[in-house]
Amino acid sequence: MSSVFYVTTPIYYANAEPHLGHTYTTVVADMLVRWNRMHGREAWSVSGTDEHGEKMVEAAEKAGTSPQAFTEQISAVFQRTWAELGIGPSAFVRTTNPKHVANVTKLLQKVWDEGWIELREYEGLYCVGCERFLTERDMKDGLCIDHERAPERRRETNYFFLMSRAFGWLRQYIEEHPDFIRPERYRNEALAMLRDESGLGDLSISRPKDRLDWGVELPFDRDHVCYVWFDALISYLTGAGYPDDPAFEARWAVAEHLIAKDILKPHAIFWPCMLHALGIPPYKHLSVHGYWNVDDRKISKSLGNVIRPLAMRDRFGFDAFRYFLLRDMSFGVDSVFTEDALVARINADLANNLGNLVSRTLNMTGRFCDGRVPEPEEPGEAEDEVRAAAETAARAVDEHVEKLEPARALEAIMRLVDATNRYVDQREPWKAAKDESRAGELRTTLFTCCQSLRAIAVLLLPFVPDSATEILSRLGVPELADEARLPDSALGFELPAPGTETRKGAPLFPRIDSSELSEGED
RNA sequence: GGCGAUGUAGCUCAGGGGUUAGAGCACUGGUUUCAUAAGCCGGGUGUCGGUAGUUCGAAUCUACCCAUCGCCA
Repeated sequence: MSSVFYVTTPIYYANAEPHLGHTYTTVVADMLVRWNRMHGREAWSVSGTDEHGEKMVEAAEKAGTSPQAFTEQISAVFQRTWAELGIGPSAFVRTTNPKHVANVTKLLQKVWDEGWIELREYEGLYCVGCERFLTERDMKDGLCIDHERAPERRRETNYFFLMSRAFGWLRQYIEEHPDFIRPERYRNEALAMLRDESGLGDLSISRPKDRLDWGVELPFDRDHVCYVWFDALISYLTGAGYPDDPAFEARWAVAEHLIAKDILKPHAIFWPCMLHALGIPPYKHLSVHGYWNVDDRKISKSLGNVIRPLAMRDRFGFDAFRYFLLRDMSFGVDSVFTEDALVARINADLANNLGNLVSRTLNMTGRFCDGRVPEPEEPGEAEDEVRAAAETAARAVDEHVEKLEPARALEAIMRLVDATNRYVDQREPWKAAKDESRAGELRTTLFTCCQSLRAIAVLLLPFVPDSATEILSRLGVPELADEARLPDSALGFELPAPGTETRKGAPLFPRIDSSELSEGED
């Protein structure tokens, strides 16, 4: 397997502040980066903001400011948010960034030179109110839905990227690479888009400047700017270091794009066709997740039910929040976000099972063994079982992350937590502590608990990094937070070594009383 | 209108031609006290969306229908 890993989130459209959907994708990317680093790979991640286009001009106007000032501000909010949550990408690409604009200009020229772009007259129904051409969906009874006025027939010249030429190639590529687009449902959708009868044709990639001047100027026609996807998608190249970073090629060869299902078409169709035209190999994977629905409706700002990541962190702690996101969404399928589900998940998994295991283990180590990891005797059957459970969990985590099933990976870790809790009950160390003749057994039990807890913390590092780091620190092996490797550091019950000083600490994940919560609101 | 996905316990979901259909949560009985009123042991529940068919046998395959969602028109 490659020693390099490269993952991207979408280049988020900078017309509103980060919400739940952005946060989810960014958290998954962060989890993958951490997991890959724990496999000894050099991991690189890219996120960014898409700042051009008509809608941005509109949003800026509404906010009473210029597109430059508006996008600058929103982009800064995105960057600050990820930084504050500790999930910042290795590189953050703004589509207005000069280096990126240079890449777009150069690549547009290249595609033009090689005959993939053509000037066409476009005729359609134009709404003066919307300042754009309408599609059937925008109209009702021949009138613009928003402005209730009849659109006028207008002609305009647009440059078209002749992507339909590459459809045959792309169809074959998708068929020959079953995990190019995953999960399978989205691969099927992409193939459906490529069927002749779908009517998908070439892509308009420009707007005349007299209608829109907020964009990258076409190098071969100064009167037009590049429109939407073309310049945004190239961010994935810019972010990976294109063209002059020596690491670019190695990164690009393993590029993993994470997106939500709403932008499947640009990523599954436009982007591979663009890369094909540029003579750049396709990305490795496109991984598509579903929507988080809030109150059974798609999250959107206009609905006013926006979940803000920083607010969630303040109320529940960011690790608890990201645990919920990773645990409760089956990657690829829509999920429902409710506060009840969040609280239930935190209490059941993190407080009652994991947090309580941490408390009882470290408390008993403190009370019965002077706060040091005890010297064990020969392991018996019960100890072997715990150890086997850790091995099973370690293997399952890798398998599931590899297949991009974080929920199952976490499920596997919780099974190890359960097994360890059962082991404690079975061995009854609190009784052994009162019986001099069982001193050896007591030491073995608490040693084993500490070992298992270390394995659990190591496995949790990519998912809940701060909490896992805290557990390792309390176990007296803080260095593992940076040095741990998967799966090895979760195996071989040898750390923390006997004699290592442990620290009990406060409850890791306090139980949340949901009745108090609802009172505290509004 | 076309294509596709989904529909399994109160909730979230797993499974997938073959004995009495699974997990977690929630609920509940017991137990324990090391622990965050946590843990552990036990318990009930389902016409597996509907109808028809293929089959010795279907929740699992096929057709149609219904509902929800997505893409396309």
